[in-house]
Amino acid sequence: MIDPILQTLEADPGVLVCIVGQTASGKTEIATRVAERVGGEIVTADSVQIYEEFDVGSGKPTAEELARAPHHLVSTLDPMSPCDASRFTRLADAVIADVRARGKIPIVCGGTFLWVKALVAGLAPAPPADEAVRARHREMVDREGRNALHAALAKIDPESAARLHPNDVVRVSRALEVFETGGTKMSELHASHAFGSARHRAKLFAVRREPEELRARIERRVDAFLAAGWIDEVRGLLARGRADARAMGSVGYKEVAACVRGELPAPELGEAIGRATRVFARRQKTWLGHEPVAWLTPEP
RNA sequence: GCCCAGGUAGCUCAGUUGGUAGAGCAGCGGAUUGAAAAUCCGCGUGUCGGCGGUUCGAUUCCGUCCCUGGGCA
Repeated sequence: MIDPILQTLEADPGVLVCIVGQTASGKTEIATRVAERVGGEIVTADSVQIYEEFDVGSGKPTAEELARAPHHLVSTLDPMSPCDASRFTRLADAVIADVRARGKIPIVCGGTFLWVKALVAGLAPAPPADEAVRARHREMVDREGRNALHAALAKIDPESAARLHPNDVVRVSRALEVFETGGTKMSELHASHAFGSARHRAKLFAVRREPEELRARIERRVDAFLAAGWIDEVRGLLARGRADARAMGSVGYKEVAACVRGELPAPELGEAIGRATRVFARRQKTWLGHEPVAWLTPEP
């Protein structure tokens, strides 16, 4: 099943192989197998695994998988030092260059598709995130409502405002931020970029799972994480002041944290995590649906 | 056996002073350019428990039966 990947690398070892797929689809196992065969090293594109301390619930590679192949960008950042797509591309570029310099083959693997896309095709040349600006926007939303923020955007960049729904505070705020900190309109930047810059010669492979099978795999995964001490992990994270860590808002961690705080009854926790994970998997499926990927169909 | 409260979407429930019904959650589809495991948008026909009766018309009123929960025996 990994043959298409091996053939690709055989034909051209300079191609950056990226293995993507829905959560619980078995990406890590596949990437590890490829790495074993070609002498590769894995570059993980995962917005939760990249942090220290978020171990159990993020599905980090097991000790066995780590022994079979090196995994980079897992547990590399302090949880209170948030990473975004831009920072990830810089970190990943450095790792990829290092792996190649040592004569090994880098294999990108992960479920954070925006990060993979940013790595491969680049982001628009826009100014970086500015937490102070974002805080001001959030304050405005609290005081005057979401429509007020959207109206502010409409004044300076009507095109972006027309494209974005007023309720989508995250994107409306980002578009405003781009103009306020850099003086250019988000719509202009997008028009000039369009994910066209091809930073790496890359080929994407996606793991395909049947819906019923994925559902079962998710259920098993959630049970396994809970049995492995997920709740205790979150209790410890909260005790150490990680409540506002970016990763604490991720699928599952959000639910476990609510349970620890007593806002979610313990007997309902597993089902709540499973539900949230399935919803997430559906969003990933939508994303994969229109990316140019080669499908890998694992034998069950 | 008697009394009371219920039986409406997969679940929890609202509602119709009689004109065949709608929220939340779940589910499904979509968007996605430095928050992305984030954020956001769209999609609701279901014997309104069964059978009769009254009525132009019943999910709504009446009768009866069944089921569930609680109480009294």
